Amino acid sequence: MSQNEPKIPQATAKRLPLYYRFIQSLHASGKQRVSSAELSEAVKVDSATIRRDFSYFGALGKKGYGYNVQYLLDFFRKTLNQDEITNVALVGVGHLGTAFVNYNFLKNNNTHIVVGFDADETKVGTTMSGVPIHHVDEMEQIMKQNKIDVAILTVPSAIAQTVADDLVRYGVKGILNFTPARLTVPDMVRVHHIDLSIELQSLIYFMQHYPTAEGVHQ
Amino acid sequence: MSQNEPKIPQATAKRLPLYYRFIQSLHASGKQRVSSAELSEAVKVDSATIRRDFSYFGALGKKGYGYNVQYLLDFFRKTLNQDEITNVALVGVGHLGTAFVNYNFLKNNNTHIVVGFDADETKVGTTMSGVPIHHVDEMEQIMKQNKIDVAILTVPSAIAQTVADDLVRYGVKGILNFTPARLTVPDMVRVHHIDLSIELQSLIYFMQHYPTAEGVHQ
DNA sequence: GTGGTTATGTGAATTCGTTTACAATCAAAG
DNA sequence: CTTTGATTGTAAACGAATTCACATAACCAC
Repeated sequence: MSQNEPKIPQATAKRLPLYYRFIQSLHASGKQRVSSAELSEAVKVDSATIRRDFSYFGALGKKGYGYNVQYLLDFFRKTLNQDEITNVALVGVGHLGTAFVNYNFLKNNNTHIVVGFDADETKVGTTMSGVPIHHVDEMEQIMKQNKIDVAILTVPSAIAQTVADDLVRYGVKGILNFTPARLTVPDMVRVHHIDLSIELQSLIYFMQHYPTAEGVHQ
Repeated sequence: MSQNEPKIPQATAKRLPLYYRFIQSLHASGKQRVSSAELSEAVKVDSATIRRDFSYFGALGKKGYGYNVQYLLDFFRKTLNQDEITNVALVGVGHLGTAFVNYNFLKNNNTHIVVGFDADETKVGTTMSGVPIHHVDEMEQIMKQNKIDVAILTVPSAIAQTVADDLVRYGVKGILNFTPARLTVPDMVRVHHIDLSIELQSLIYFMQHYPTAEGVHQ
């Protein structure tokens, strides 16, 4: 896939979905144009940072005018590949996993949880919010057959590495890891960690040590 | 609270809970000493970064030897305030909120969800995993009475800002925000965003544009 | 048209974070 | 006690990200 664009800084890349979402809502509300200052107010990112981010993609705006909402929307949809739907597997249908299949935030985007896996026989064979739950033993076959290359990992941390190894073997290229385990994977595989208890602890640390806050983290 | 320590870089501060958790497990397994290289392997952070991180707190190790596990453990417990328990409120007991009260990752640490709030009358009055669910109308009284200053926000994004305003009024100083809303709060209040659909989208973007990965994100 | 106003795009400065590389130091072994 | 080997702590180099600040260009009102 599109590999010949100039490399975008990672910090910028992480903000793109944020921009995209707000531009969608601008568009829905019928707004025609928007300035970096308005965007900044809404997404809480410095306006110069927004202009710089956009500038990596060329001149998206017009001086003295701002950005055309429709144009931005089209541009970001293309850039974020919003026309193709990305199928995602959910591995581990515990409390957290259950929340994800039920939660509709995944339907807003181009991502869709199409299958869940669990070892618990009472869950296997059921569907949750229309998502069929299969036994982990069927993972290889189903993942390969459907060419699923993104997985959300919400299994007990003790087996996280083993399951991740399996996923990699079945062709997964991206893992959103909610377990505390720090996974070891080949370079070709991208892992993003979301470690909820660390987020909470770190919030508390910052509260206690940086009383007048500023910035930090999406 | 401790305000006179040298300021720790934010990137370092975010890694502290990660270090702490691994040191706990080292201690539990009876290990006496550990080197920055071993830590590096386990938490997937460059060993020089670990040494630098530790060095902000003074000389915690010994040259040619490494770090004493017990000493590190005591040090981090103190630094991360693990002796006091921090009470946390959960606002919004939907799918995601439910996962959090049930999930035990909060019991590992010094943090404890002590109360949930929701507007849904069928939930109000129940307890989930021992956590009582109250009506949002009681929020002011309960938050103030128990001096709760951290909240996990898992409400519909349309009302997120309003609820956040309430929380701030009731004395909350830290919010872990799982809604897509970018909250506006006074400087004194710290907000960390965890935006699940953005994390997923951004993972996919990275997969498509940075095939041989490297680094990024906790 | 013309002039005034606005807001972009970006070079330069700055800040923040990571990594290299090594002198200093300690433990352990003989 | 001395030597060897290991590992820290940090200065300096590097790299990434943010922010400043302003020349430039486009819009808009008249």
